[in-house]
Amino acid sequence: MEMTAHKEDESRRGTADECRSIAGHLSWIGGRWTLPVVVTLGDGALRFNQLKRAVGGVSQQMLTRTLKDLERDGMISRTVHPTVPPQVEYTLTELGRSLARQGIQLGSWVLANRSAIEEHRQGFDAIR
Amino acid sequence: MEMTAHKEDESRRGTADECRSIAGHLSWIGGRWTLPVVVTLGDGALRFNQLKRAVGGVSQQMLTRTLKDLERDGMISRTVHPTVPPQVEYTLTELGRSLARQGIQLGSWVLANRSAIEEHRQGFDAIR
DNA sequence: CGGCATCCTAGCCGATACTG
DNA sequence: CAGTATCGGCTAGGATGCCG
Repeated sequence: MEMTAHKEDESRRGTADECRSIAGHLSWIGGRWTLPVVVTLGDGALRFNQLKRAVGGVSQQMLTRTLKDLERDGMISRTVHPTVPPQVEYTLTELGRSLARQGIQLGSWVLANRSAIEEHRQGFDAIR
Repeated sequence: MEMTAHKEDESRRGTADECRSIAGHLSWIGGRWTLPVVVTLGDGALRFNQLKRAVGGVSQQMLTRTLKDLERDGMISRTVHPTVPPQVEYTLTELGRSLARQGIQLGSWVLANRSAIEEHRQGFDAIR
């Protein structure tokens, strides 16, 4: 496949090839609450409503979904304490902690550059 | 607001606070083609259709949109060569290059961990 | 308290056709 | 070649209500 290759296109792949194939997983990370939740849990275990308050702005529905997906992917572990009232604790797994590190890094980048982005955006909108 | 604070919740913020506020920008990065395009351009300038082929699987509509957004945010610069037929070259700005580096890093992480994720996912699905 | 089920909306994203 | 315009599907995400 793709043997029709114009050399000018073919000769310049590299990192692109890798990143293209993982686009699916990337959009997963881009989920509205995935990184906020993971990073929040990076500070330590939390119960459901604690987590909800700590993240801020998330509906309980979305928090439930996000947590379930994260558990499914092995990022967090869920511990039920059979007390009254019931308590459920969420903790990051080792895999989750490594994701949290990535999230913080990405967050730092956005934080460092968002003013620049905002500027460009306004300059662009002014013209258009 | 929020002066009702239970101390157990309040005392454990840190990195979370930062990341919460940038959730919006994060979902922007999570756009289906944002990172693939940026990373692809990381290897050098490309014209529209070259870029389309290099990224692979992107419709020209989505490429146009993604490029416009990226230009708006100051990640790429657009150069029109008034030739026949017209040629338009896209290049990363300095800001864009720094984003590309982030993208590659994130991509590497996914690449390194996706097998682990897949495993957990199957184990989880088996039980449920 | 924690969490599912249901309904609903906004926007992302894609395929197609048309313009300069 | 490099777009714009239009249509429509899909689904992420939010509001609400009920259950254990």
